[in-house]
Amino acid sequence: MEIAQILRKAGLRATETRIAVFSFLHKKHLPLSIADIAAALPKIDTVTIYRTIATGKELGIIKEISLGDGVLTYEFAPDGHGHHHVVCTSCNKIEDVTSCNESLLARQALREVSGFAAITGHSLEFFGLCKKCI
Amino acid sequence: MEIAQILRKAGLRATETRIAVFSFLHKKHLPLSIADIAAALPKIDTVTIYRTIATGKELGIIKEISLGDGVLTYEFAPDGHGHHHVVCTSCNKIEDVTSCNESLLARQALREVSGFAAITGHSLEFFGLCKKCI
DNA sequence: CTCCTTGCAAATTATTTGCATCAGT
DNA sequence: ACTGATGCAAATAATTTGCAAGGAG
Repeated sequence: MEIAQILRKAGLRATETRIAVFSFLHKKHLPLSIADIAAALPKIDTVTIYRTIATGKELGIIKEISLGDGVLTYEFAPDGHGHHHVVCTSCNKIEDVTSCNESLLARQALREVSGFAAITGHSLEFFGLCKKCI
Repeated sequence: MEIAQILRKAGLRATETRIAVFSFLHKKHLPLSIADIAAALPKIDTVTIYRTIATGKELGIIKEISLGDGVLTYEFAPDGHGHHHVVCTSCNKIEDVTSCNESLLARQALREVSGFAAITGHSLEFFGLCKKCI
């Protein structure tokens, strides 16, 4: 679905700023920090980036991820279907991992816990060493 | 291995403070934020908690995790073998998930990326709704 | 006894809030 | 035209840094 449509469907305005932030993350296809986004979109106030990311999380189109280096990062992930990543623990290089048996993992997890009724999404990140750093 | 031994092996001192922080997280068996830890261990200065967590990350016994609610949390996880969690997106209730085909997942991921030589750990968190919140 | 660790104070950086103005519907 | 969204300024909170004193080896 179009970003603008998602926003309007939720009763929010499809502003230029929101579209810019969300489509930037969509295009980048990587988890980025608030500072990264603010640096890449200097015309948009940092405060607005914070608010826009919060909105995206509430809408369920932005996923918050830790890649282990002390900062929260955000990626565009409509329907909770984010992809996953491999991060080099030495140089921070990132590559995408797309295969991941979503439903199998979710079913397995659901079988193990007693207090949960449904699993709606998950976050899976790998850490390792890239070929240059080994 | 004993926490004290891990520290000494790395050439660091096995101080009362470090043991207290690490064994607290070990006992809790949950990812906790800096603020959580500081509140639970009021005798230890918050600055020291920051430094101790940083040390634990470098030693590879503390894993940094985002549970999606805007704060970084830390769990005790020697050898990168953390367990995983299901988090209720409505009430933040957390349950552990222990089963997870570590080596299979890692092998699958490694097959998909071209630039990586090894995968040393991963982070897997599930999001869903607990029975009370559904 | 030596030198790493800690606590305290202070600096810096990150995040949130209030409000007037701007822009989407 | 109405009302939500944005930018700016300012307040608050989080994190880092410097240094003197304490404690592990």
